[in-house]
Amino acid sequence: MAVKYKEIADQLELDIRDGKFDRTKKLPTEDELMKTFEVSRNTVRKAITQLVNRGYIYQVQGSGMFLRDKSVTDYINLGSLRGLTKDLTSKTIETKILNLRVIEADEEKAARLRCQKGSKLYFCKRLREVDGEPFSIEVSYFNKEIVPYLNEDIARTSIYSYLIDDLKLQISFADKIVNCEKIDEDSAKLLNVKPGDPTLIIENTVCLANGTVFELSQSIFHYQKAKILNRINFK
Amino acid sequence: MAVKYKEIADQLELDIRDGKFDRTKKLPTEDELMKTFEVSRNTVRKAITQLVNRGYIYQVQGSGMFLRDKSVTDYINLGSLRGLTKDLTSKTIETKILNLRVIEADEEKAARLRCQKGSKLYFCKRLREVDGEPFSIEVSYFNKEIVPYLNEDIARTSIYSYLIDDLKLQISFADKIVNCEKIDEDSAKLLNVKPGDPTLIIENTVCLANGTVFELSQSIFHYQKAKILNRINFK
DNA sequence: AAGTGGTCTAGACCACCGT
DNA sequence: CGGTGGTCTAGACCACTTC
Repeated sequence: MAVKYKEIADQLELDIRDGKFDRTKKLPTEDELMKTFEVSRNTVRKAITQLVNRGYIYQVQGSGMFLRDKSVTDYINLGSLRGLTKDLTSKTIETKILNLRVIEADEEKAARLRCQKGSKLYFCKRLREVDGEPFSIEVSYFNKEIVPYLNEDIARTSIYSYLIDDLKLQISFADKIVNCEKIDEDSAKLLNVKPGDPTLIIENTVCLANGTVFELSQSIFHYQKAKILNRINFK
Repeated sequence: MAVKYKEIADQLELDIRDGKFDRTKKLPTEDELMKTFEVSRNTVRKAITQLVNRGYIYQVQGSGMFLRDKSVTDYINLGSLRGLTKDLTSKTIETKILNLRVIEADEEKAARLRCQKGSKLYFCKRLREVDGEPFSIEVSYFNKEIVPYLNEDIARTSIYSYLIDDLKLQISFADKIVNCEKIDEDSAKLLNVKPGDPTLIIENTVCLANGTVFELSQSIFHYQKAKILNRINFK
């Protein structure tokens, strides 16, 4: 990491998740944190801002920094990219690869991925099962220029861990579009619902730190099993 | 406003929306902004952070600050509290009050609003129409301790403008839960869809700067007309 | 009045991008 | 290499809460 404010934020996140501040529902003051971590006030405040943005705490001028109510687990977190494995911690998750191959970008994909028509893309279709029952179908397209290699092993465990930890990609921002439709026949079969039942859909366009689009994805969720949580801050 | 970094952020937001940087898709450098606004670098950077969080720009170290692709209009913005009127700018929006009265909190509402059972609440049920067609049903509960007065006029135009501009409430953070269900018969009639059709649902718990919960709401959307957009950043 | 967070400044040095 | 953003420090003053 090597960046102080992130290290401090990560440490405090662990402490919060450990319940270290549950008794008081309050964090140490900025002054105390400055002493504990031996950094300047600005650095403490930058760390704190991370925790606010991650949805853990809120600040009250003149009073202190307080824990937000714990979010119920088992919600899909729209504000993170950590994936199902990290969101649904109390569940067992299995992934089945339905399809994984290299394709060429058609006009529509090329436009959305901002690459040339005919560029090589990884196409990956997966079925995610939670506690042994079908939960979602995820279809992803990766620009092969940026993700030069992918295999079933990686796709079965965690593509994102591979991208971040192994390929060292710096994921920076994303557009997520959520809506809801009647499910088609094929997807219904896979998710074990009736054709025409509702389905929750998230479309995702993900960019690297330099602004390049590197992934498009569409996730189709079982409407009775999936709930999305989004924690937001204004200021 | 009286706060420099917010004023700068607001000014730059206007400039961006005006297309002032469309030619280059790039913002002035931090140095230039420091000179333009006559503030320190930290203040410029704080303003910039606002624009990043609002989803307008991304920063590339060593290179500059760039515009993100314009988000399609007519999406519901999950990351703002500005309400339909501000999200669907190209549409005409009408609001019909289905019900507005003071009720007493039952056990469940009291728990969720963190108030006493029996506390007075404003209950408000509205039908929102976009371009003359039913779009959503919004049911809200406001703690009357915090929102002491509400009438049909206010509920028909914008409750949030009233809360922020008139009551000077400082809204600080919110939990939003999104899911999708089969619509019930009553709602189906109002939204002009068939019972059992899909419907997109957002449940919202909104808190003030001091941490108090002051609103619960549930919005039920027409599944073919509503799309939610969420722009997120990692760093 | 004391405690605590919010804003702002000035300056230093580092890391990355492009030429 | 120069230009540009990223991190960090030290210190001042303000605004709000709590007692």
